[in-house]
Amino acid sequence: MIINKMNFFEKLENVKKCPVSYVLAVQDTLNAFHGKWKMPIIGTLLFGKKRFKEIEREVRKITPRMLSQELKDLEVNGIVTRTVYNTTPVTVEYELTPSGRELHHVMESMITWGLQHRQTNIMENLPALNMPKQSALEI
Amino acid sequence: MIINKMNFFEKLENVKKCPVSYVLAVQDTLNAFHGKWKMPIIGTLLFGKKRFKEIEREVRKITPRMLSQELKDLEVNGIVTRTVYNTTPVTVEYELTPSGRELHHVMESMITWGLQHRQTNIMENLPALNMPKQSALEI
DNA sequence: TATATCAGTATACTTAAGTATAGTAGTATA
DNA sequence: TATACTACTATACTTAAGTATACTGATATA
Repeated sequence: MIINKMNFFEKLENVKKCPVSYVLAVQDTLNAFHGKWKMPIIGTLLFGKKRFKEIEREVRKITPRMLSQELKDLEVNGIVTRTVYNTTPVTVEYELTPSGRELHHVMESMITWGLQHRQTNIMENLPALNMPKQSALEI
Repeated sequence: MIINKMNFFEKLENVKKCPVSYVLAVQDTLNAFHGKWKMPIIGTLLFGKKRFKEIEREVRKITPRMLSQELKDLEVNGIVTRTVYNTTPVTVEYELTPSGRELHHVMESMITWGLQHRQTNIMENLPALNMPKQSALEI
């Protein structure tokens, strides 16, 4: 029980001391949004609450089955909320919880890294390989 | 071609403007380290270069097959380097590339979020559920 | 009347990811 | 001589993740 009284900063410091617990912490977080679609879904929702079909249009190539399943998972994990309005036809809005919104730090660090990594790869490896690397992002 | 001359900050700003390209950027990054094991492997390597067996011991439950496969993927993607020393028996060292080391921002934001999220979940949901949530991290 | 929209679900399927178990060669130690 | 270490690989398998396609019922629009 004393162990539960450790505050956030103490826990963070502890985790950073040892590779084994660091890895466990990463795995723990990963459980909440692993797979191909959860991060992209959270990504769009960072722009504001959205309806099912809106998400389906913005997260390209996702099937309604996957979207439905992933939104349920995210709801159970306290990352999104689902609100039904009895309009005709029904409107269902998905929104990030406060905790979900905090994921913008993770997303932005991922995007920043991705762009940087691509840029150095293009500089260093591509002239040799003589072909473009595949990327979902064509900018 | 002009489009390739956009610098990093311009690209980042562009991506942040639109949900669709934001999502594509997230997916692009995700391609480099999706799955169950890549992030944990990168996690241990953030503590310094390591040999195969060391990683195997620190990333618990990973099989040599997965470790071998994931290390190859990470090498191909320019995230780790592999160096063989002809000692007896051979020593093989895996080390993060400069780009790989930059992933510490992603890792730390993930860990920070994970600990925070768990803490609020324990506070808000657990008294109702009356059972502990599962976690790889037992601190 | 025909088609479209909403928010999904149902069923069947494929592919990818991960596991289990055993084994390799070349030492080195007990 | 038997066992252990290194850094893996091979084979076979299971499970999870994701896809494809069609469909629902109520309402709105062309």
